[in-house]
Parts: sequence; C-alpha cells; structure tokens
Amino acid sequence: MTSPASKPKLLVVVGPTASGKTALSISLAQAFNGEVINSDSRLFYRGFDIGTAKPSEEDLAAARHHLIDFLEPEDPFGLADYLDSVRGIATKVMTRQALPILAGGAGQYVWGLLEGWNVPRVPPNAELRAELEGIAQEDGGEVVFARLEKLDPEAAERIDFRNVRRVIRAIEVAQAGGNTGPRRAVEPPYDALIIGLKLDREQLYARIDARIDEMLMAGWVDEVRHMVQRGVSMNAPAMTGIGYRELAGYLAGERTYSDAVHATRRATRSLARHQDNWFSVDDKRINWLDAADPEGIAIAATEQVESWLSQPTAIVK
RNA sequence: GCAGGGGUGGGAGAGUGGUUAAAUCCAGCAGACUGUAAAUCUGCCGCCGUACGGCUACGUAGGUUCGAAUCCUACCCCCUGCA
Repeated sequence: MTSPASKPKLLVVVGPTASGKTALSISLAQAFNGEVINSDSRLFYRGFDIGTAKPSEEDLAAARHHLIDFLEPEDPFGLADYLDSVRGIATKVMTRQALPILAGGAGQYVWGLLEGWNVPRVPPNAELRAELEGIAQEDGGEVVFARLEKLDPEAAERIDFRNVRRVIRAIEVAQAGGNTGPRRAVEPPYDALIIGLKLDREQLYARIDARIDEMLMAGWVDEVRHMVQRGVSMNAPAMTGIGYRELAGYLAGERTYSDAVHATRRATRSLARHQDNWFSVDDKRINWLDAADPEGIAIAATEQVESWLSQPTAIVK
C-alpha cells in the first residue's frame, strides 16, 4: 500500500451472445497491436466450433488469440483455473509490448478478473459431489442444506437452499477448511477500459435466430454427430454448450429436429438475458456502444481506446 | 341434414357448483451468482395499486342458485363420424 505501482492496462469487450464481440475485438487487436484473450467458456473446447460461434480460421489468423481450443470435451475448467490462466497470459502479452484484449460473455469470469476475486482454492471433489447429490435426490435438498448450515452458517446465509449445486460447492469448500482472506480485492487490479455491445431485445433475438440457422447450415448437426460417435459423454463439460444436447437428442431419435432447434433458440435467448444481468446497461464501468451498427462501433471504440491509451496509467496507492 | 365432441388467460392445456385470477407447460419480464457459469437457482407474469385491496374475466345472450368457467335455455362458431 505504500509503494506506488502502475496498474496494467486491459481492454475488455463484453456483451451478449451474437452482439459482435469477436469482430470488434479483432479489429481492435489489429488497430492497437493487441492480443485477444477469450473469455467465453464454451470456446475452450476443441472440436466444438460451429455451435459455439468460435472465431473462424481467418479470425484466428487475423489476430493472436488465447484460451481457445485448449481443452478436451471432458476436461473440467473452472473459475479459478480461468483466472490463473488469464492473469498469466495478460502479463505475458504485456511483456511483448502488446495490448491484452479480454473478449467474451462469461460474466462471472470477467468480473472475477476485473474485480480481483479471491476464489477459494478448493478443487472439485467428484466423490463428495456425487455423494451429496445422491443424498439430495433421496432425502431432499434441505438435508444437504442443513449440513451446510452447520458447517458454514455464513455461506448458508447467502445461498438459496434450493440451489443444490451451489450448496454442495459451499460444503466442499467448508470441509476443505473454508475460504481465507477477503472476498475480493479492495482496488480493481487492472486499469480496464470496458466496452459493451448493446442491442435491444427484439433485434438481438432476431440476430440469434438468424445465427442459429447459419450454424445449422454450416453443418452443426454433423459436428454433434461426430462428437457423439467419438463417444463424448452427454455429461461432458463441453456438452453443456447450448444446442449440443438438444441436437444429440434429435440424433438419438428422442426428439424431432424442429423441437431441438426451438429448444436451442429458447436457451440462447435465455442466455442473452442472463448475460444482460452480468453486464447491465446501468453499470457505470461499462462504455456501451450500439451493436446495431458494426462499422460505427468499430470507429467509436477505436476513438475510445486511443484516448484511454493516451491517459497516464492509473496509480495504485 | 343427423350423431358426437368442443369453444378457458399471449400460445398449448387442466379444471365440471364455493378454498379459482383460474393447475401445468411454453413464451415473456426481473434477479441471484466467488472452481460445473452457454451451469445452477429464485421471483413476477389479466387490469389498476408500493401494499391491504379494487376491477374485469373462461364463445354470446339470458336463466337457475346465497354462490357458476363449472348446471339449464337459446344463439354463434369450430372439429369428427354418418349422410
């Protein structure tokens, strides 16, 4: 707290799915010698390309990208893994004299990084989870919740007793000795310029529908079929990407094609709403641009970044 | 034309005399979120009101009843079988 240290500059592009983050982040990377750090949890997995709207080969060639295509479908990767990775990568990018550009829609990941969350260093305990899930199913979630109330009343206070998954995680953490230290950094760790892409619901929904149609035309069903044939489990983390299970259900003859597509649309819309929750229009930290005008946002964003870069780096006391 | 079935809230669809502004699902809206996060979970969802509450609603009109989406009558519309 006594020695002044400059905060590293980090450019961030956020917004709901289909708002144009990929295109904008690439054009900014080209304009400012930037490297894109992906912050979209579905882009981690190799082979899950079409349905996740992964940047194309050309996109990837147009700017250096990080945290894309580095996991197998079954690999778990959580918040703490993500934060560690990004922090390391951002530092490396900066030593190359390049500008790190965080781009993505995973709200928890983005804010975890920007707000400097102190995430409990307790890795998932598959055995414990399975056991507690079993209890929850047999005897009800309240029984598991009661366990948490005993172990960590404070955590029980802030977690909905019906949210079994989070109750179990809290027990996992508590049993491992709990979390230590403050929940988040007092001072944000980065000097971040956050650009948000905004589109009204109606337009966004229309864009989502159109993009899903494009994905299907581009061979999404084949992509899913391939994964199924490869033996990727339906429970694999990568399979939680919207549309994959739906289409796999269609391939297995459990539902009609049109039903699978409708379900996918629905889930994607709901994702977009969820993302609006993390990235709120009222959030003063975010500089919102109108995503309806892709060229306009590129120009406006470039101006913002220029002026931000010309400012002296913020000083942490 | 005859016989039978049916018309319920944005959609689908329960409900067959009171505890029903009306199950449930979908759609929509709002929110939580610290190692599964494109996950998981929560609230709202006829109109007015912050709320107690008030008002209007189950094809239309009338009737029975203390009380009707629910029973009766007439009419309108839809579907199916037979002609």
